[in-house]
Amino acid sequence: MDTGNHHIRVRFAPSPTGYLHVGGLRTALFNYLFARKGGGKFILRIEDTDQKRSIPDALENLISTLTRAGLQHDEGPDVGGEYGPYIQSQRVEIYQEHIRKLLDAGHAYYCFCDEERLEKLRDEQRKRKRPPMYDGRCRNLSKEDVADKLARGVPFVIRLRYPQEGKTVFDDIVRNRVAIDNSQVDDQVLIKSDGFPTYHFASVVDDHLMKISHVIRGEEWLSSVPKHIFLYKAFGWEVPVFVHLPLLLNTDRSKLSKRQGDVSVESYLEKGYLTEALLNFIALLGWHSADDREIYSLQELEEVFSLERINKAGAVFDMEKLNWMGGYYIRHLDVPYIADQARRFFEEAGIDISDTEKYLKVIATARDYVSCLSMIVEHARMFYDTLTVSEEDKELLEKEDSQRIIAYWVEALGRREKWTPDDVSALVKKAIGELGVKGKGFYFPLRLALFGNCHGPDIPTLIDILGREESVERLTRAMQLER
RNA sequence: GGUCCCAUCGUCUAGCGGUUAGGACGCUGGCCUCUCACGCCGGAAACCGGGGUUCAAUUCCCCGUGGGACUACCA
Repeated sequence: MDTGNHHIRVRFAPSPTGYLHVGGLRTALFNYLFARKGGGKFILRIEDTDQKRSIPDALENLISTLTRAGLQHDEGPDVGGEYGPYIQSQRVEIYQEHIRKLLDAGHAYYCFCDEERLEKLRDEQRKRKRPPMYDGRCRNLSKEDVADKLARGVPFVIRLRYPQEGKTVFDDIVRNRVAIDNSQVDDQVLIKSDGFPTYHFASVVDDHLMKISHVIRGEEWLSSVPKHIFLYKAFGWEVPVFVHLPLLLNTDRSKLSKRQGDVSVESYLEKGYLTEALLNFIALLGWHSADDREIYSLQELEEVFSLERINKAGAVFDMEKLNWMGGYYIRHLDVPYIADQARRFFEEAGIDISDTEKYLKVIATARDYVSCLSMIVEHARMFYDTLTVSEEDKELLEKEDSQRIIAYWVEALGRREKWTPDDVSALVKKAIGELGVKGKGFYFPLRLALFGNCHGPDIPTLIDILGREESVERLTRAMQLER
């Protein structure tokens, strides 16, 4: 099969309907990776031919999300390129010009059937358990008839005159050979009554005009490929290579949808899932290398990605694994980078992180507990906020042993300015020996006083983060609990 | 209903005729440790069913079953 390695041009062509779907991100990612791997171009085209569904700020949002994720396009509405415009609503003259040719050649025809009739028709067909398709009433209208209706201003659409005999066989990188009977293919509407093209028409015209070499998109388009191929041939154009990606699925194995969880990329980004993790996770949904490796940076993916290793079966979007991978990246990337990424979450929570040295230590510790950055605040705020003491905690702190331990530490910490974690470790050993209390009995009250929780990091880490002064202050406060 | 696509642990997957069917998430036992988390080591867990082809099928073919997609003047 010719994968046309020479002039690779691929596109991601979303509709601006509000947000970027994770399935869309996966499609974009695979397009992007294939382009980068093959030294080709990655194009962003906006398919906004449905006036009803387009949302005002969606375009800007889409571009910023894609860019934030690191999938920078080479051509598109914002960056331009020699095959623009890249927004379909700005290309209506082009479609009009092309539909003319189809009409003249007899590959398309005017249809004056109104929606009411079509709906009734489909209902009847469904009732008779027949596939709902256009019955061809306007297929063979006389020239005069058409001219007359047009002159009278009767609303119309333009349909594809699709052959009713034979079958269409085509190749797909993922599916191999696919065959579909032409009798199953409808006379697709190409131009709607508002003059805008449908997806099928616009995408074929644009893919050709934009010299797209490989059409990489979701599997939901597989069964409409015959229509597309027919159009390419009707125009005498070269057919691109098709690559239909397996669907992303809900846990119940239906096509991934909101309703059953978060599907917008923005919402994951807002929660503070690192783009590195999100991309890595999504790359593994339907693609896998030959070995056991699963951790890849975007750059590494660019090097190893190949269309041939894309799977056929749909893949369930597993939050558990995303959470693991999210945490993995937060734990393995550089602390300063994570700290920088997490900054806005602290600012939103109103926590003062101007002490950078402390902030970095907090991040280094708290990151062990989270899978996304928004969670990190909850594991870090006890290093900043005044601790709240519950009744149960108070009971433990008020015990005689607890008070002895705390008093010991206040006194001990007061003896010296500087305390390294090693110094504190030594003091822990010494205190245990001198106080005659050990284990949980020793650690829990201390950790509770310093950190507000019996469970958490070890004492040297806690004191290292808080500093001597704050530590003494917190311990002292624990000795002065109200009765 | 019709057409098309798909089918290895619960999930993501490796496998491309001969393997103790491998890895990851999750689950679980242990180690580390005062605790939690992290980390490390181990365990349970899968070839949808039936026919072929073959000396040999998870792997190739057919049928069945199951799941999904499409079936709009939405993409």
